[in-house]
Amino acid sequence: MKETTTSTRALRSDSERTVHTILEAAERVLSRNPAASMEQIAEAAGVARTTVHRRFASRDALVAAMASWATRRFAEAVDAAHPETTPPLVALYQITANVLRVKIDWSFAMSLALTADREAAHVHADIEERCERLFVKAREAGVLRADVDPAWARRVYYALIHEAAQSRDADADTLAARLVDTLLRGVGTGQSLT
Amino acid sequence: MKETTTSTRALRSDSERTVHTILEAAERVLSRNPAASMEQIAEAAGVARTTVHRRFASRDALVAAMASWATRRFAEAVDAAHPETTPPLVALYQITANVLRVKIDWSFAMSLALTADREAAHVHADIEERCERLFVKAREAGVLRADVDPAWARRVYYALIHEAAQSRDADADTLAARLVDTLLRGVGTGQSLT
DNA sequence: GATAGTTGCATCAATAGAGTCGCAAATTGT
DNA sequence: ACAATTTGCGACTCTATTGATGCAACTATC
Repeated sequence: MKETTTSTRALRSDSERTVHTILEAAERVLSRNPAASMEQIAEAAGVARTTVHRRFASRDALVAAMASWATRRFAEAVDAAHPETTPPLVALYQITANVLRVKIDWSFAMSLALTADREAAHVHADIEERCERLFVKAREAGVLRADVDPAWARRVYYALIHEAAQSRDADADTLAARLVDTLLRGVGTGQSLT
Repeated sequence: MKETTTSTRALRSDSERTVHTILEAAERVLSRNPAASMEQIAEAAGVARTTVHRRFASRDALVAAMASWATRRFAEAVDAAHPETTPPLVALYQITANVLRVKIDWSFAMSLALTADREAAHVHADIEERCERLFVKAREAGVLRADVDPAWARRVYYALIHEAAQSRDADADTLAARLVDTLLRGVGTGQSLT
């Protein structure tokens, strides 16, 4: 399966570049209109529709490839923060910044997690679990309030990630700092309803 | 245009009931799969596909009707809280609870705001503006932190509304209480990164 | 029971999109 | 310059979906 000559390697590298161009175009088009046609995706990628069909056997295959690609980047983003060994607050910040970097460019593809195949679903479940462990650690370290439902806290965190990824009014680090600050302290002055 | 006999009134009332049944079914089906066919919607509504086409000239017309319906309910939910005259914190809680009640049942239809017609877009812009005024009032009253970007605060609020509407693990009032508490105080113990 | 309105069903045409194929032209490495 | 590969283009089939229509059956009201 591996290339044996430099020629083959160069050509394969070109192919992969085309594939990546199509994936990026698909992300751009489908994030605006999930029902867009292959024609529109091909046009955005600057290639003919037939070329897209040559690279991806079907529409589903293309979408699956997007999910797979985004999932890989997602897992890398979490791994890079070493959430198991880093202090919880630092890990939270690092993960946030890294994930935002991915999600800003692959928003649609990342929303495919639920629809994705067994492979990708497993990776997502794994990440979910690591996030859960991180939140438990943070709670035990006194970073998170003990009177807040952990599941809700994580949901809030995901919602803020999603929101921050939409508002591209700053770089990932700035967004992450603001996000974590909001997550932990809220936007109020400390008064409570209850 | 108005009915003149009791007979006509009764029949029209039946028609409107059918229309409403279809709208509800469309919400249920399209929230799971935005690309669902008219056939699937009709089946979910328990009517023939032709009946749906009799009530709504086209697919777009059906979707527009959903957007219009949800927009009306949305506006009512905000109005009922009297955000202009009620103290900010109370208004915030009331609006949250009312909007959640609508959004839990009309999640898909409410996401159509951006795609909707001029009419609906105007109503949404109006609500947006009233929300902005409410947040300004809340800030001036010392409820909201002055060092937080107001636009970001509102975005966070919308994100939490969206998230809370997805998690149907409690009634609207409970969700609203938790949401506002999280919005104002966050999920942390008060430590800051900076 | 007569009537007006609504619905279900079968069927039709029109359309858009997915997927396939062959061939000429362009690209790229050697 | 040559060979391998990829691409664009045009044409094609096939299928799903939309939207329209005529007719018989049903329902509620009078």
